[in-house]
Amino acid sequence: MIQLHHPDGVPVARTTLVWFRDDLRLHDNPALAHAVASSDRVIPVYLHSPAEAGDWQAGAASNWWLHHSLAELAAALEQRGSRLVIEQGPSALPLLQQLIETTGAEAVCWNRLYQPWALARDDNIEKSLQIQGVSIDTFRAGLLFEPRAVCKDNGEPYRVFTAFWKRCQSLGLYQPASTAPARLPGEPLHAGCTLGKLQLLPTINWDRHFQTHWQPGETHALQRAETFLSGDIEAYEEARDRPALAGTSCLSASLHFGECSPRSLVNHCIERLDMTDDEAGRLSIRRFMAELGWREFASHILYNNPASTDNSMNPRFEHFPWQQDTGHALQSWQQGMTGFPIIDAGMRQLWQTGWMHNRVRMLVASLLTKNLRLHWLHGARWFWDTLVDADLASNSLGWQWVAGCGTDAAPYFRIFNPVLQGKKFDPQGSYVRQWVPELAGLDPRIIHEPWKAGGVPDYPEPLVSLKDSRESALQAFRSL
DNA sequence: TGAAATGTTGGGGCG
DNA sequence: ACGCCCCAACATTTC
Repeated sequence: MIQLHHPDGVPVARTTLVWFRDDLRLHDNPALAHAVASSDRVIPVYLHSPAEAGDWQAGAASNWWLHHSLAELAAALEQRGSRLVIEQGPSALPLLQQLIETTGAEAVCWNRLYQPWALARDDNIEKSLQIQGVSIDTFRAGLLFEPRAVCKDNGEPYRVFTAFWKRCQSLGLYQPASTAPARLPGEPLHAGCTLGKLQLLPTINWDRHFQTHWQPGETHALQRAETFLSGDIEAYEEARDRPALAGTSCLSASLHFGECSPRSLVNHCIERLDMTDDEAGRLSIRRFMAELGWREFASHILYNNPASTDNSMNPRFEHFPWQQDTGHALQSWQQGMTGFPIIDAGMRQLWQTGWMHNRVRMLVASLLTKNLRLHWLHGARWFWDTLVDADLASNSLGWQWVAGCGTDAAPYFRIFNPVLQGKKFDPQGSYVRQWVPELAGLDPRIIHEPWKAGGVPDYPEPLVSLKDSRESALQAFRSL
């Protein structure tokens, strides 16, 4: 084989494999851009080896999204004269080695992942391939900053969000983003299996409502981002806590799968900030940027505390008297039959659409971990399987935050009252009405406490007394 | 990115 | 006119 050489004698990689993972986009994809710029032939691949994630394999809802996102990525690559090669197996390394052998690829590049299992795996793959003489280049696409790159002056990782985000801002949020390549060079490789073979779609007809609420894929992610960033974002501060409104960006799943780039989003925000005089609008834009900051913070925390997916970060919680018998209470919570309207609305929205409004996520998590006093892992596991945007870092942080056992967490005495929260953030009861049809006929003044209406057919009485369960939770927390 | 208990104030009814 | 009670409305504290 002919080797091209730089003047300085370094061989030029002629065939490069671009390994797609949680970066299912063509724009601002540095691994892809690098491959296109440095190779004569670029072969995009997706390797399905779910077992490598161990206890935290992607759940069913997440896989639904992945299926459709991959389909769209494959179509977009076809339009650029290429073809996505899909392979599956118990682990990624042999699949890569096989592809390297078939194609004679001299280089592999990818965008980095940061979950503990992925860090270990990718490190091993990089070393193994380098020993074989394959050139490896990795890039940052999923985060604004490397989780290890943000630290205090003394080198310690952050534990408090506000300080962390302040540091991020001082490091510079605006970072150049690249556009999608017009064409991938070289002949497409006709190998691998079909998307259908991965069996990512549920076997039961559970996802039928998903497609009426979501359109996975880069195209729609960019449209959604554009719609949000050029319009509604200025109302974000007011609207984001109202579950009945479309006040949030709804970009969480797209961000998780990398259909849109946090760099592009934050750059748009900064540009929009420069054009906005209205103080409320500016506050809204900053608030949205801070939400992207929480996403960074979650990865930072997980990177520095790899056990936090399964263990409470605060060691005192090892002795917390969680309710052991989960049976009826957990099931009622999962099914949206707790008797608390806004809780049940959220849990049913989750089941039917694979997504739940963030304010309501906090409420259902507070009810589960405090009023029902069930271990936060029960909730984290359920969310993991049912959320289309399930993300290991954000999920672990969120649950530990609500349960009060994480860093910078809500204090133990902060227990949400679903009735008051309902009245405050869903004053008309529209959200409840949409997801809990049994309650649709109730007056807004009592829709958040239907027991005051003398009960509603087919709708359960409250699972617990808010007053008593609150007292009992405070008692348990004080015991720590 | 709370809620409930407790404390304070001030207006109105009433003896 | 005055003191007293009641109780919103709001502020502070405690969990």
